[in-house]
Amino acid sequence: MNKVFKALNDQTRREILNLLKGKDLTAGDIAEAFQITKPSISHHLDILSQADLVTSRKQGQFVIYSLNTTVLDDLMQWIITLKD
Amino acid sequence: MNKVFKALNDQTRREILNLLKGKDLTAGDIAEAFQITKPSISHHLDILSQADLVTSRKQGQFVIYSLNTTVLDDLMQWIITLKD
DNA sequence: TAAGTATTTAGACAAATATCTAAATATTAA
DNA sequence: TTAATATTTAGATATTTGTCTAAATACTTA
Repeated sequence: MNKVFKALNDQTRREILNLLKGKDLTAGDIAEAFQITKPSISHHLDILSQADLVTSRKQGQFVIYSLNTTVLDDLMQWIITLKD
Repeated sequence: MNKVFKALNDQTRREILNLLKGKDLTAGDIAEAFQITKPSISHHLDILSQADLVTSRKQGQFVIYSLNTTVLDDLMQWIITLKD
């Protein structure tokens, strides 16, 4: 869970997750949605991957990223446990 | 939400929230549960307060902290929105 | 194979952060 | 009012983090 909270503690990374809601995107597509450089986005994607919040697969020269909602379920459970 | 994610991005602060589950505690009580100094705990409590994850009231020379679950509901909603 | 496109890795740097000690503030009790 | 207890504030420091540029890697196509 540590890596999940760390990954979520950044506005850009949270926006990346929102971008991936419903549709998968290449690293390049994601990078174009922001003003920061591609290496920076790549780094953010790495942190999201480490937290297992996104998964990636290589398709030719592209890397396609997807949202992984499994970890979000874990996070929900963490909150519920804290609440009661 | 930024302050919420920031506040949750620390193991000690997450443990403080767990300690406050069900029962209110003074700053001193909370500090005793950890190996770090009282000023450090005080700082963590400040960050949790800023995120509105805890509330505090003064009772004599003590400051009593409580968990505020309202923000946790907001966080749940954020996750749900991301999921569908 | 050489050139072009997509992405990541490496290294540097400024800003943010968690921690500490020392001091200040607030409250209670002698 | 003085002493003791509870908590916070201030200031310092080492570590982490987000960003950048330059270079490396991977794949496609001419």
